[in-house]
Amino acid sequence: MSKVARDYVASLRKPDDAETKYFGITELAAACGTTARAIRFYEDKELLTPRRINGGRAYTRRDVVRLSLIQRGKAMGMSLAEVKHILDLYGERGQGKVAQLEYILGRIDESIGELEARRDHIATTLAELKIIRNEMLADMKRKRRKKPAA
Amino acid sequence: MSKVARDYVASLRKPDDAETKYFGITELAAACGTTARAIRFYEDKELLTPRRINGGRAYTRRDVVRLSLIQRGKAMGMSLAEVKHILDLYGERGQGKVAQLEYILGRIDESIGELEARRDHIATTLAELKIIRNEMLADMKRKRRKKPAA
DNA sequence: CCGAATGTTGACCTATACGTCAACCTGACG
DNA sequence: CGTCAGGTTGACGTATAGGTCAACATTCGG
Repeated sequence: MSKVARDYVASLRKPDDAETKYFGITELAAACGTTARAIRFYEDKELLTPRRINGGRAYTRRDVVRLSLIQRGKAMGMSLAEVKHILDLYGERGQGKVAQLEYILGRIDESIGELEARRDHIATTLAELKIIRNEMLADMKRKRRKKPAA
Repeated sequence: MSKVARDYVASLRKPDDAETKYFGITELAAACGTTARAIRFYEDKELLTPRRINGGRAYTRRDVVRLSLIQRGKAMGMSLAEVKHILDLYGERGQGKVAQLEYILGRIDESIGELEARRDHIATTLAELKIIRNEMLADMKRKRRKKPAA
């Protein structure tokens, strides 16, 4: 498992205590290379749910990794709704009854299926582009042989 | 190379002749499982440029595969602008001077890089989800052993 | 106590990717 | 000749993913 996801899953097991360091929205934005506006937007869509201290949002390391997972999802071409799905899958595990676990398992299998389809599409297109690339390289060699100083 | 892309690249070599069968926007939409509105929208964004017959749009097999490529791009999480990029790469090859070929080659390499990054993100997330899946299956087995009739 | 920093909500603006609807044209059929 | 399927453009509406700006609260340093 990647560091970010491992950290996140681990952080779910230990609740926040007095030792927990909280930080503001600007710091979180800087840490993850995004903007405060985007972070508030994600909260609006329930992808992040920080505590409130004096009316201000208070984030922890948990939120850093969660936000990183959001960004990875976006890099995969997922919508925020899809990312929320995946995050819920990370979060809900471990504490359910068997029926709940079976439901979540079904959703995980769905997500896996969709991601595999997406991955296969990408693999196909990548292979095609690489073939085109090689054909072009061959063309260029041929042309350069024909008129080397043109 | 996939059938759809192979067909498209092949179709680029032979121009439309009198034998070419044209068909309307509704047929194209049905053939590709999309809507006429979407197809007109793609034309607006210059992803499709059908001939006009009596004011109406006339499509060929070339457009069918091109539209299929558009849909595959979307399934990969690409924007229409990105898809247009890829389609241009399919289309522009073979007829350029060396300098043009080098430019196009650069763009192909960019696209390949982006797609590889996206593929790697997906691979990582897939691996994580599969681990979670297996942990959950193990949990469920354990719970069922503890209270089999609950 | 004042101001700068940091934060808040709310409202409005933007681009993308279409759906929906209106009003119109146009060729084929009876 | 009417009309009906099939097509056209244009205008407006919708959801997503934010950016931008205004107006206001809070807290810290001097």
